[in-house]
Amino acid sequence: MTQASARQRVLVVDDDPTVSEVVGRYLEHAGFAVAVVADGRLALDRALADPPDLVVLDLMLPGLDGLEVFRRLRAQAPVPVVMLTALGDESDRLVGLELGADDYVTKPFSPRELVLRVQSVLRRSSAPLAQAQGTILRDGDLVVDIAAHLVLRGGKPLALTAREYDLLVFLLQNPRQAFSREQLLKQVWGWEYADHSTVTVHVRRLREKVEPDPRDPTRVVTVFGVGYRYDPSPVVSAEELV
Amino acid sequence: MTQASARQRVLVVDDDPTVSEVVGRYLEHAGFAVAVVADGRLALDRALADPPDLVVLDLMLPGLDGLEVFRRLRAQAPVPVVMLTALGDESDRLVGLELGADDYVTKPFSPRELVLRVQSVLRRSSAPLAQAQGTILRDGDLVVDIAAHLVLRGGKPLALTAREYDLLVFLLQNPRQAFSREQLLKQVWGWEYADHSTVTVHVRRLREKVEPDPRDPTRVVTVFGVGYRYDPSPVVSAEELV
DNA sequence: GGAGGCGATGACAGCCCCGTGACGTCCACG
DNA sequence: CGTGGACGTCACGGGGCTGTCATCGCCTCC
Repeated sequence: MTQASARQRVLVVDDDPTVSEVVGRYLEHAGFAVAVVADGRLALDRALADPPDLVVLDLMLPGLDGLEVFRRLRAQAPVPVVMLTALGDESDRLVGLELGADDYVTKPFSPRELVLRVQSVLRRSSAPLAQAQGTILRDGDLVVDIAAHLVLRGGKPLALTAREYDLLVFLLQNPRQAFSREQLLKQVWGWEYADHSTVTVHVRRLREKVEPDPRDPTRVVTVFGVGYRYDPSPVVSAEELV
Repeated sequence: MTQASARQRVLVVDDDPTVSEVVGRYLEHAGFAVAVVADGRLALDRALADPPDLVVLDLMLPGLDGLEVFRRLRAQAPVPVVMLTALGDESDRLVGLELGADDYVTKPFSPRELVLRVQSVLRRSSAPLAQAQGTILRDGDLVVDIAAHLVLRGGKPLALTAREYDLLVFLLQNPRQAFSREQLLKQVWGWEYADHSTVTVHVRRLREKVEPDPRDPTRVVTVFGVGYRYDPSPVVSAEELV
């Protein structure tokens, strides 16, 4: 467990050799690189010298108390921890949860289940990015998260109304295309016939929130005599801007 | 699969030999006793003659329709069923879940994932005691222990009602996603059509218990004209707060 | 350069949507 | 049989959203 490798590394902290041996075997069989230590002091040293991807920590430990080990582990690094607790000991469990344990297994437990939980926690904690499953639209400093129904500009959330949001999304999804007001009314509003000025006004309000300079729009551009078009920011190097 | 044994027995129903062979191998490797049949008629006969602990059922079957097989299986005995469905075919999946399938996997799927689901379903249905372990959801000072059906905030247990709990768990499991009231009614309440205000009111009550300042919600955020969204506390460094 | 037309702007009224308080019912428990 | 909590529903009120219009400015074409 000294070198970075494709395999994820798990540190098992338990003073009972029977437990740690079985657990270690199962984890290795599941493809993990496993290290085992028998008390809290060693666990801290080991974790500091060679940080694992996850720690399986028995709360009942000789010497240093398990919760204390847990606290210090977390003080060193935000490593995911799966706790092993006695069935009855609810207080420890609560304290552990509060301190930030990622999961727990009560004794007696099936090694297979422990492996499942370890995998599950690693999956959860290693892929917070994959959570952003929804489609993301992007243009310059503009970011639209469809699933979240959220618009960011320069990292800050933008307060768009429902209509403004719909309009922006439609335009972003169809960049570099000019649309007449009729088309926009039909596509965004779902209306067949209506007052064109509705579109005009909403475009204005959208510009005020989306354009660097609303009076000289670079994103939502008017095509005189026709309608509007979304122009994505050109990908330019700095000198081209001069 | 004729005698009761320590190993749990799984019946795989799929007409594609490639699929059933791979699935069978993985399940056996995971310690299950596996039987494979290729069509629905045989599946029913087999299940009746020698009831398995769980059935893996492909919904796309020659001869008897998969859903029909499912219905008759359940008519015979309350055996847990994990469905295999085509990715696009949401209608079948919904019907299956509606009828009481315990889990589903969409094609293409990884055999390992299927094994995990099979194990998970069996654990759920066969070992209510082992449920004393739990997946933990977390956001800031909020901690939800699914197995314990327990919610902590700042270390103190929170008195949520059943609906409030369901709502919170659903939102926590789907953070950063905006849901309409219809969607929430369907997902959390299991209703098809109902009064939207039901959602509104429950959101309010949940906020009163979960939000630091219920009148300025930061967790359960309303998306005007759309619905609600759960925003996890941002993980920020100090300087970003300025 | 001037006239006509189109788009931008500011303002406003109606309305929709959300939050809130309150009430009736159902169910569990004493 | 009475009590209390949970749940769904409703009426009310306020604030924001939305569509419309009049006016002004600017683009286009002659």
